Amino acid sequence: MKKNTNVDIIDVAIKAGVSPATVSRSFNHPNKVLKSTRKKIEKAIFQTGYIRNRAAQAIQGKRSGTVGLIVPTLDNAIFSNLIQAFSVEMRKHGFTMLVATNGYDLNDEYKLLRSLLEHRVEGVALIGHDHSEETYNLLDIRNVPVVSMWNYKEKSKISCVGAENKEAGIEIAKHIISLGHKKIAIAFPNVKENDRARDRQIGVIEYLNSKNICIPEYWNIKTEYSVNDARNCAEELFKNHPLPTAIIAGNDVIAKGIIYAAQANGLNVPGDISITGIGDFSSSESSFPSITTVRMRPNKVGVKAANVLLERINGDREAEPIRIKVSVEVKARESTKLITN
Amino acid sequence: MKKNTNVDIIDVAIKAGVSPATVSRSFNHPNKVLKSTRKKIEKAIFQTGYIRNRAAQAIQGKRSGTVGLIVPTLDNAIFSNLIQAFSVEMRKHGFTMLVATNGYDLNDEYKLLRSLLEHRVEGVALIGHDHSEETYNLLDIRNVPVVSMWNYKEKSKISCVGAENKEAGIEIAKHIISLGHKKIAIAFPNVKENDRARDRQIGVIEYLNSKNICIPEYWNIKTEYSVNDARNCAEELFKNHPLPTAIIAGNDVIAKGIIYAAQANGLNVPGDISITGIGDFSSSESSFPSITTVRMRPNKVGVKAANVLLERINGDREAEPIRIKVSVEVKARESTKLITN
DNA sequence: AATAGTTATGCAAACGTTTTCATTTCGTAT
DNA sequence: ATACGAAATGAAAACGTTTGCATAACTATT
Repeated sequence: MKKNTNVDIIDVAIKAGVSPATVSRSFNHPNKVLKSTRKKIEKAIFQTGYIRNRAAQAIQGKRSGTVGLIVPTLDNAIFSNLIQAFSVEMRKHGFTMLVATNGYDLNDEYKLLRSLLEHRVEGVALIGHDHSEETYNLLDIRNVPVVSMWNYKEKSKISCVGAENKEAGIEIAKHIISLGHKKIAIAFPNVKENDRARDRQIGVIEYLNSKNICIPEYWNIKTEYSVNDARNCAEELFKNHPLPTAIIAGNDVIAKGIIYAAQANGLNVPGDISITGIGDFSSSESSFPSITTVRMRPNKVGVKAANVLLERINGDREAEPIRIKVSVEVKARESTKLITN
Repeated sequence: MKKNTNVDIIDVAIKAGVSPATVSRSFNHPNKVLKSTRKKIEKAIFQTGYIRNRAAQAIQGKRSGTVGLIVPTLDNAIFSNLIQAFSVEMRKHGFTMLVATNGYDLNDEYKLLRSLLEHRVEGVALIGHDHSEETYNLLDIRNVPVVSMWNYKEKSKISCVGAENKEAGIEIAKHIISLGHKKIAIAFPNVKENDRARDRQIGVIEYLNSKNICIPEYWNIKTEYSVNDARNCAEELFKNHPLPTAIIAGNDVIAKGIIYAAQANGLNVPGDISITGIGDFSSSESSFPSITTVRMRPNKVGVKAANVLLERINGDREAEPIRIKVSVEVKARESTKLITN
């Protein structure tokens, strides 16, 4: 019943019999205040129900205690591991995360960035390297600590932590070749607005070409980023075109759709056809059959990205971008097998 | 190269040839300032690269432009749809979302709530109704607009939007009964710390009992909330106990694990055994076989919860809790079939 | 043309902290 | 006991806005 919305640092100071300055110090430089004084203050805080006002702290131009995260979407399993890891790590260091979703719209991303900056976030994390010129500009002008998560890029303008998607493509192609496959199809989403998919595809194609394998147009499946669309596109291939012995999908979601399509068409995976994904989402290991894929270690990326961001926040803001490559690993599972004939 | 971290409202005012008060008003009460003046101000904002400081705004005790969301975990597909819908709706109304994860730890939740309140969020959204006494207390004392998402509860202390889990349990049990099943097993996670699972289970059991069906202990599978554990637990049942004709799982994740177990044991789903989930996660529709489940309409819940919260933020804070029940619907898919013998 | 009523703007006092600088208190070496 | 440096505390100015009140500039009314 007692509504205490307005107790401030002065009330606490009075109750504790000290000055507001001392109360403030007990929060921000606890070692600068006598232990016995601290005890009195803590008691006063408890008695008054005081909750400090970060806005008033942030206004000093110092710490706001927040970092911003802009992510294409939340309702997609893809980024969930990454975000979770990043979030937990940031909180460990006392930061709260402001999250905004841009729905893969780069214009929107710029607006969201502005909004985050209004809240004076101390740093910003983005996904990938496809950002508008305006976005990069604003980050530069305001000199905001920033990190790009998900994929590594040698010449990135900003710090980044992630796997090299081209490497992922090469590794999975290498794996398929090592299993003896020659009749290989690929299935990728639209790679125009998506640098991750693009690099993976480049890795796959370059490696296959280096082994003198070309992909005919009817084995180049173009699908949306959804299980259902992948399923439909793959069924179309199964019904109207020669059968490859392996299909390399741009990610696990698409791989899953293709597996469903194969099963629905009476094809055994991997008996009749091998199928691979990239990304290793949590469901891929427990699928039936489990999916051979390339692991991107999202947890590692999330944690490392958090630490890179922390370093920029606490350290030298003029320094060169930090770029950390997180290696990928092929997880061979049940959805692929050696060609025997 | 020009680093303009420090341009403030006064710089803008000078550039525009007006007073800071007018600039402020042009943000917060645009209709109170002459259109021609507004134009001048907008130009000055653009030229100086000004970004307003929300902290300085929030310190007035007025709007902070943020709402808090505390969610058990992000890397679980379950809440993703819900959060996404909530987030998008809040942003439409100009709010940015502060997100924190509690890892299902109610103690942690209290600390996170305090942290969000330090940032003076204007409202808070929580998941479910299992919260500590301290949490409820704090919400009450500080008189924070709050909404609980995910499940409906008739006598909830706080406003809530969601499906009634008991109803979900009843509906799926009704469905299984209507298909003629009598030998029925259930598979639920630990329901102690999880009111959602508990209510679903109660619904299932009460309905089955009302039809004179009892669940023997060996058909009462207790599993963790994971595909793999569910798979293991189900395999244990298949190997050591009589086979039921149907298994009602507490959620789709568990159902999926059970389906894998059945397939691995040579059982046809639904030919030999019908399996149901609850929750309808995005992957359930495109599974093979697709999973019969109960739809909780997370998008609807997210949007409605956002609106309830907005109403509390803008309206009467002393009013009675608003409670909105979002109906559930059984989605009959491939994983269940009529008993014929 | 004078007056009342609007409307647009400016002035200056908040808002709740943090921090610099000055002061007091304390412990210790003489 | 005295003086000195270190440690703890306090006083007050600053941070960047918003807003109530006062004023100035219009409009409309007579």
